[in-house]
Amino acid sequence: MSTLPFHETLDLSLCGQLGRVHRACREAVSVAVAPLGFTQPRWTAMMHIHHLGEGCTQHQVANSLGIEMPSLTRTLKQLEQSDIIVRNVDSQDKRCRRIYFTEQGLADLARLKQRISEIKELLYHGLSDEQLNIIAHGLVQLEENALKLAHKEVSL
Amino acid sequence: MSTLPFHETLDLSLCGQLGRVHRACREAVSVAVAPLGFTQPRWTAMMHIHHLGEGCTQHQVANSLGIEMPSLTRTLKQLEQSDIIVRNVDSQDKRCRRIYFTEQGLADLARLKQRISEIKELLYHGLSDEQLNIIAHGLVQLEENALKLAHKEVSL
DNA sequence: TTAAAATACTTAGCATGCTAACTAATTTGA
DNA sequence: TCAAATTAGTTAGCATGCTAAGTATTTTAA
Repeated sequence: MSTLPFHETLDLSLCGQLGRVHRACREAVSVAVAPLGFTQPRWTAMMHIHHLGEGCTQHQVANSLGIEMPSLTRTLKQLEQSDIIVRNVDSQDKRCRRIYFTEQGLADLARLKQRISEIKELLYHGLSDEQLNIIAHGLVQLEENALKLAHKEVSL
Repeated sequence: MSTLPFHETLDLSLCGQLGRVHRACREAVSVAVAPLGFTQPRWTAMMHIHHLGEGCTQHQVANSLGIEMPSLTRTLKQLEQSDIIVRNVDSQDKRCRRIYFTEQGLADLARLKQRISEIKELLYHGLSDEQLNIIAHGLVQLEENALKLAHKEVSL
């Protein structure tokens, strides 16, 4: 990495910098959970399904992840093929598919949560809670500004 | 956006959050420079070539951008086809191709720089220099941690 | 009440990152 | 000095985001 530190290239490459950090973090977690057979889109989907609670709809998961439906469809299909989740058509509203973990999926989820809590320590090493908080809020602000600029209004 | 703010989902979705902000920023800048006909990989490449100075090699640009050569090759080919740059084989070392802007490219670059300085204001609106600095350093730290975790050593 | 709009999801295909494996040119070192 | 290693760049093809456009179902409203 001969790249300049962020603050010196802020003008030049904010987009690229964010992309780099994103790819690095994704790669780090992917390596950590690879023994369990999960890629980043899969494990994040699993965590968000867990967070929303079983029986959530695909739409809810996409919203929670902040990605579009077609991106999610692909990932959920893979999770279903791997026997991690099932997607049952809702009997009330036949447009919706409600998501549940399989027995296998629940076991994998437990191991996943364990693994993630371990690497979180390492990923945030050297960053204080206060720093993390400032970064958190800063990124939210940045995202809002960007969405406004792109003429995509922010509800909320 | 019904997604939760960053600090509430830190445990869950750091990777996804960074990806979201990255995509939002990219989209914002892309919209802003679209009238000039540039996509994010193209305009960032142009800015880094400018920063490194004409006559730089592709390798240098890839390093500066923090992306791999094949990703850059595609983008530079597009810029060459659009008559923005030329890539001349170095007479000393025939493996290298040295990059120069065309007359057209220099004109586009000038307009690009103008446009970017305008939207930078809007993108960073509401963020103090100190906040930006903390974010900058935090992201560098995060990237280092992540690269270490992924067993890719940081040569700095 | 039923035609139009909205909603949940899918499919197809693009954009831009990546790795693996290749060519060609240069450098190294036995 | 010349075979092996390194370096710059390319090509092919994967991963994961996206939009556009389609289907099926539900809701709305004239």
